[in-house]
Amino acid sequence: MDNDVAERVADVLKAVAHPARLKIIELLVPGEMSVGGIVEAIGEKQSITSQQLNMMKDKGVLGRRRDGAKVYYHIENKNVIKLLDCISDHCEQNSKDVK
Amino acid sequence: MDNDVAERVADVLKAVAHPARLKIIELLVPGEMSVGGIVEAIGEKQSITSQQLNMMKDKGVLGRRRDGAKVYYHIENKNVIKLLDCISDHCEQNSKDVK
DNA sequence: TTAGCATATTAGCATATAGTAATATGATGT
DNA sequence: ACATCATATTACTATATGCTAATATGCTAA
Repeated sequence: MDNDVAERVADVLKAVAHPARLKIIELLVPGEMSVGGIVEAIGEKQSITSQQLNMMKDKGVLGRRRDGAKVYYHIENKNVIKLLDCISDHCEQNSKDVK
Repeated sequence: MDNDVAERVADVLKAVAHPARLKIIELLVPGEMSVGGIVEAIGEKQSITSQQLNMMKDKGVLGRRRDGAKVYYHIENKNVIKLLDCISDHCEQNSKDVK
């Protein structure tokens, strides 16, 4: 793995490596969702959720679409879905021996 | 995904989300390696490499074994290997359209 | 026990990230 | 044009992270 690749990969991983952001991604796997819907679903403040959505959009993880007053976010980088699958497997395997 | 799980997963991802640490993990996929070997292979300073190895050990990603004066690190959480596979696929797919 | 190699730890600084509260922008309906 | 809802942005604080340089520890061989 050369330097450039390592940095890009690390960037995507950093974009995802946060509890609330993981939940957001999980929410969006089935399809797009409005900011309001996301805020309600994960129970975080509007402001911080918006910041995180924007951050993930900047890093290419999410995309968005405006429809009237609402803005809908979706997963743009489909690889994070695969990543989430790996992680879910991990959790199932390890759900017993959590420290 | 409940809160506890999200936090543990985010923790593992954060442990991995760094260029040098990704390279270290890649190095260790075939098997264990001494600190000196790792330092030489990734071309980082001894001190920082040691810090990162310890950090990943603390988070359960790596394990270590002392043999005489040398210390050998290996991948303890095998799921990061799967994770790395996902990421590699990602890179192959996207190697053309990097911004 | 001393020298020297291998690794770990510490203190300190610079920068990044997470979060809060307040405010701004943008769209809709009246 | 105005009120209101939906979302974004900003300024700010607190904490975490990444790194450096220096020093400490652990092991081995003489």
